[in-house]
Amino acid sequence: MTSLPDAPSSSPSSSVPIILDGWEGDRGDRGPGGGAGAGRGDRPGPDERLFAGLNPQQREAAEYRGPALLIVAGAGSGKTSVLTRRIAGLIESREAWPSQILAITFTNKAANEMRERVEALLGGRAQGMWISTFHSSCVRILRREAETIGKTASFTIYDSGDTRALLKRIIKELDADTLGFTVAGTANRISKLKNELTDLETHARNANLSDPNEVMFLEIFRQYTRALRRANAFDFDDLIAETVYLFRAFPKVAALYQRRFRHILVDEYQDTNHAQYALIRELTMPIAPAIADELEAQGQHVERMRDAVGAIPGASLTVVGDSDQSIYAFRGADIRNIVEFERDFPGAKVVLLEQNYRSTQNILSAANAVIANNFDRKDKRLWTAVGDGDKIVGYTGYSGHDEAQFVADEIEKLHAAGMDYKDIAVFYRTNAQTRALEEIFIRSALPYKVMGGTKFYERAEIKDAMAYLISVANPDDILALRRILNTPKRGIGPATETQLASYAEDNGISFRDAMRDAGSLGLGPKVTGAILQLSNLLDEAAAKIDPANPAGVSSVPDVLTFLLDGSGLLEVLRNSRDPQDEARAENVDELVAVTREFVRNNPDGTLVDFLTEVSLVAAADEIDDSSGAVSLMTLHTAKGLEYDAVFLTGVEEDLLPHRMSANEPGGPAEERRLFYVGITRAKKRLFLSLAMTRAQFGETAVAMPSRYLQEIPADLIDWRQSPGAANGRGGTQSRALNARRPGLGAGDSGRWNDSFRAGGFSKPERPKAEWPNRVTGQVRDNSDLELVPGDRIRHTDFGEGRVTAVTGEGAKRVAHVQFETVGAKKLLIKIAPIDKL
DNA sequence: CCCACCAACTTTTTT
DNA sequence: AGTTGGTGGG
Repeated sequence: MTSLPDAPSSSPSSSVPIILDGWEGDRGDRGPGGGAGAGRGDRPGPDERLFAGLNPQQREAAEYRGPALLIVAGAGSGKTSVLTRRIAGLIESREAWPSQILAITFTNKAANEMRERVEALLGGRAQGMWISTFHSSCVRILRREAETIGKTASFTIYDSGDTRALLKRIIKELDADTLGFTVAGTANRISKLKNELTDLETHARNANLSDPNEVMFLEIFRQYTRALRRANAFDFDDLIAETVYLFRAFPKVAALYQRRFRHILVDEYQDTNHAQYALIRELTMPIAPAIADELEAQGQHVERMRDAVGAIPGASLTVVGDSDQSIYAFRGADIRNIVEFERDFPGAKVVLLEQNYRSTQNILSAANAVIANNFDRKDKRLWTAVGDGDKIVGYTGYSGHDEAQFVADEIEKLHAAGMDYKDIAVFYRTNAQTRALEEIFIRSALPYKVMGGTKFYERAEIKDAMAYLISVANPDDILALRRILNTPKRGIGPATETQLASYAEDNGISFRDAMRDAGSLGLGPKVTGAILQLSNLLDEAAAKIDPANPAGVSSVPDVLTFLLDGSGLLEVLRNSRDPQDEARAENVDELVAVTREFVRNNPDGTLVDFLTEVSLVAAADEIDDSSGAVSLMTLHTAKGLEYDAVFLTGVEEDLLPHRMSANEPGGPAEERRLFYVGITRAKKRLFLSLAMTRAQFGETAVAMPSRYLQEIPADLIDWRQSPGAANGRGGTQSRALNARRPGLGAGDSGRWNDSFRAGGFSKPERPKAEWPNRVTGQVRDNSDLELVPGDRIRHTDFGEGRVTAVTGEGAKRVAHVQFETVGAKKLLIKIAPIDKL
């Protein structure tokens, strides 16, 4: 830890930097150099301290100066080190002020990490630097410039759930479902259009109006757009697209940012979509002499930046990416952005980083072999100097639960051998796969944390509480108002809601004003009173955060508590007899704690800042490195992370590659990249597992080994139980890797089967009859079971064993048991299927 | 307007 | 399997 007397080291680097700051730290043209055009000559000599430890390619990437630089960074090649040193070098050498740097990362977590590392390199001098995600950066710009495009700075950000809710209303109102419109499909289509920067009018012009389907879609799109505008809201895709439109429509506004950001760095460039690409293009555009004149007339310091003809040259652009890790095509990511970078930015310098500092050679060889099957790629081979390491371990379970048990057992072995839980991760393709894993992990008393999935902020009770806050911050947000109108129940049903809406429509007032005027609607006294009470509550809360309030502005937790008390939301949950409501009340309490934490990290943070932060949290942001738990996540969430040991589960056909990807062009290749990303997260140990049968929709379906398994040289995998060996249950299907599968000729597949058999596998350790799907459906409560070391017990799956120790308290009491047949296990006493003998 | 019961659908990945 | 949405009686 560096400690400088002048550095406010208490800076909340762990929180997302979203405060609407001024242009502090920006010293305009008195700044060092002009950015891109600055020559090397007037720069102090290279700082050996900064670049120590970099290999020649890394160093070149960190030190190169020019208008455009593409760093092709293979997995684990130290690109974050390069980026942070590049930024630190620019500042250290006084080529740029911190405020002239814009660094875009994929997640907030990556942004925070980068900020911390830059600060560590510079001893804290990173104030004014923008290091954030595309979405966070755009929100900052849009809030600043909201009035220019007819919004207010307190606009709401609609997440995909909000978008779906809104579309559902519209589709229902238009009876569009009879034409085959689904919420998901429509949302997807609109999202695609926005990512392609096709706005409503453009799309309407090109639409085929003789197709009733097209006409209906246009109508939905139109109503959706209008609803967003009226609600003073943007959806996720708008954040990027609207910023681009803003820059294109208002060159003077664009010039402010073009002038400010002289060095733009973009991480994970292979996953940018067209809108993000366009945004980068706008930001790196030179400023025309006439606009520069205007900036100067406004008192902006620009004269030292201008070139011979009076223009301000475009910012310098650095992008980092690896087309082999492009896994977001489904979201509009366009691999061409990185493949055609040299064409888009003529004169661009390209640096390749191929040395891997993360994984063992065995892991890298497997990764290289897999990705080599994607044909239209630049060949690139990762290598490492650390040696072969352990073999990859493979396992084929009889069921998803058996597979999960294998994972749990191996994790315990690793832990016993000294590996921290937090250095272990379990990956899967779909969130649904967490169920079996969680059931087994809970039973095994294995500490774990699920990243993403059903997120905290997606829970109904949290969305309810948030809707109260949103209604206060943005009274135009009808979606939020509708949500809280009858939550908790206060007798305001759909009929009343419709009356309020049409009253607002008829009188040309907002829904919120209609609520204030509920007395003139001629509703029953009880309903009228309920509406007015809610309306007053919101008004009082709004007064509490009004900057003009002489009593001062209340903090976010105070406003939230006020709303929770006034609405009775929390009280209703507490008094409910539904046992799940207890947990919901705890979640709401947790939200209050979150707001407290927010205020601690952002003393000047406003309610809008808080809402922004919440809207933009990603699955990967939740990862807390200090927690001593195993991390469970999807392969997508895993991107950019690394772990000592990685378990890649469900390596089966229809799961990886996923069934849904089969029809999509480039689907199988993208799924292969996903597999590649998963493999390359592992530093020391890699485990690949699959199951013979997998439960889905309550039915148990037969699963086949993934085609990608064949692509790994057989001698790299040590199969504890190979797909070829673990057949027999039911006997109708061959488990072997050459089992009939579309798209694979029978000719070459026997070889694979043989190699798996030759690869050696031990006999199944346990009698299979004990296994199939016995885990679910057993509700037990052993809270009263008293166990002491020495007791003998019987477990429904593991047989008999002796208790060696008991740890933990209350509901979390854990028995350490030495079983006769399966060895040592840890069991959560409360729910383990055990009996004392 | 509220609640209880039954039918249908879910699961691809996410800022 | 579990949740969500629709329907019908109170």
